[in-house]
Amino acid sequence: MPEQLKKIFSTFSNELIQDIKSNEVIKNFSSGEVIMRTGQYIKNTILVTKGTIKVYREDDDGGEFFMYYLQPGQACALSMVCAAKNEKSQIMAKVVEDAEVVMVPLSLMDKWMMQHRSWYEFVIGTYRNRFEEVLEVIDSIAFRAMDERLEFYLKRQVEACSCKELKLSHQEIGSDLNTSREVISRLLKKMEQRGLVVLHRNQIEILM
Amino acid sequence: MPEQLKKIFSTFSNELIQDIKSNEVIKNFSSGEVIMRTGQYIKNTILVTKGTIKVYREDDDGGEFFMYYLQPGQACALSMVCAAKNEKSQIMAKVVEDAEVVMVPLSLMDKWMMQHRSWYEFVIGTYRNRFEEVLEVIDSIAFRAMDERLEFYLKRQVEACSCKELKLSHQEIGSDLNTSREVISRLLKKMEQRGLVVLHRNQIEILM
DNA sequence: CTTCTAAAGTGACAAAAGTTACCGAGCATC
DNA sequence: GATGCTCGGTAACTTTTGTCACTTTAGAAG
Repeated sequence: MPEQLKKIFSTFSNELIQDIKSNEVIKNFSSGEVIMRTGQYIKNTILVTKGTIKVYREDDDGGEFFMYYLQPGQACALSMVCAAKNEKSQIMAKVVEDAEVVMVPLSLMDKWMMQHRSWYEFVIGTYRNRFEEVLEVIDSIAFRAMDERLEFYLKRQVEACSCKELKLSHQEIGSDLNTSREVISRLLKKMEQRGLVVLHRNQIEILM
Repeated sequence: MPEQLKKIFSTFSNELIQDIKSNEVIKNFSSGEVIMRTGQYIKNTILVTKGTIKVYREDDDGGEFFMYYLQPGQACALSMVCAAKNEKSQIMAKVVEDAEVVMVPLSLMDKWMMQHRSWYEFVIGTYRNRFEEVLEVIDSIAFRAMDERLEFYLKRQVEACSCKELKLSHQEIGSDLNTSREVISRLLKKMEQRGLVVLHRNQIEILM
């Protein structure tokens, strides 16, 4: 575990790693578990060391809109920004691949900003990256029609799992994009005809 | 000017105000001017002291999607997050009401984070507020149809100008929401029939 | 008062997306 | 092999949104 942390968060200074290790609480979650719910109070910053977590924005009627993935070496930007104030989570996070996370109390997170240059840079970098990712999501829904949004979505999935065989049902894609399964089936069929994908049961092979 | 700064940014410590004053470059912009373009390198953090600035996300085909307003006492979150790295702007900012801004070099912005607690809290607060505002924008486009998006948009305009008579053309609203003038006219007419607004030329009276 | 222009109203149609309903294919379990 | 279940395909239809074409109107400028 000690060397692992240093490997996954390679920019962290040794002192920071030490500080993390002497305070860390490690938690394991299995696929399907919800790590954080909308409206729940945030008490910790979450550093991902293993697995994959999907972050959603929820609406009042049970809709779940996919925003981005959290993977090893990354942290939840929103949980970092809620320091001090007793803030509620604006998002929902669900594990899709068995995950291990380090929970850092918000009080420490604040203190480290002043003490560890590498922590400060990590936090600022996390903000920037998430903000930019969210802006791209806005692009896709504000400017693009569903066919292009689907392509954008599939590309992000390929990046996230670093493989071209996506294990996703049409239903799940529809839910992530807040549309219906039928619409997704229709558009995927068209993409297959254009030679961009090959469709299997519970799996989509990406040829792009 | 000195007391004004303290009044507008009331949480800033006196030392921070002094530091700002000894380094500040004040710029004035008139309505219609573009302060920051997409792709332009960011060299300063922008603190707004007067006026109103509209922040947009642009697409490749000239579309301009309205994201949020910057007003006195606020700062551009993105310009803060680009410190150190020579980052390009991901957004476009246009003045809609003659504005005065304080330009703070990014190098100082970084240094002050360690030196001034009140600056640190202001920056973190700015991140949080912008991130949450952007999440609400995502809600509106991801989950809502155009009629609800229009209502959400109008409410934000009312908040921004603190008045119920909005000086906006249907064309401008359509452009901000990335749809056409006709669609906005149609929806506004329906809202008028429901008694939510009264329509005038170049002005919309909000009764909600 | 006339003329001009930008803004807004409107009808008709096209395209995209959402909905309903039903069928069939693959796969696990008994 | 029969049963049941989830997943995916598809046709038919509705609703929403986008587009085109044209008219009307308010207000500015002459």
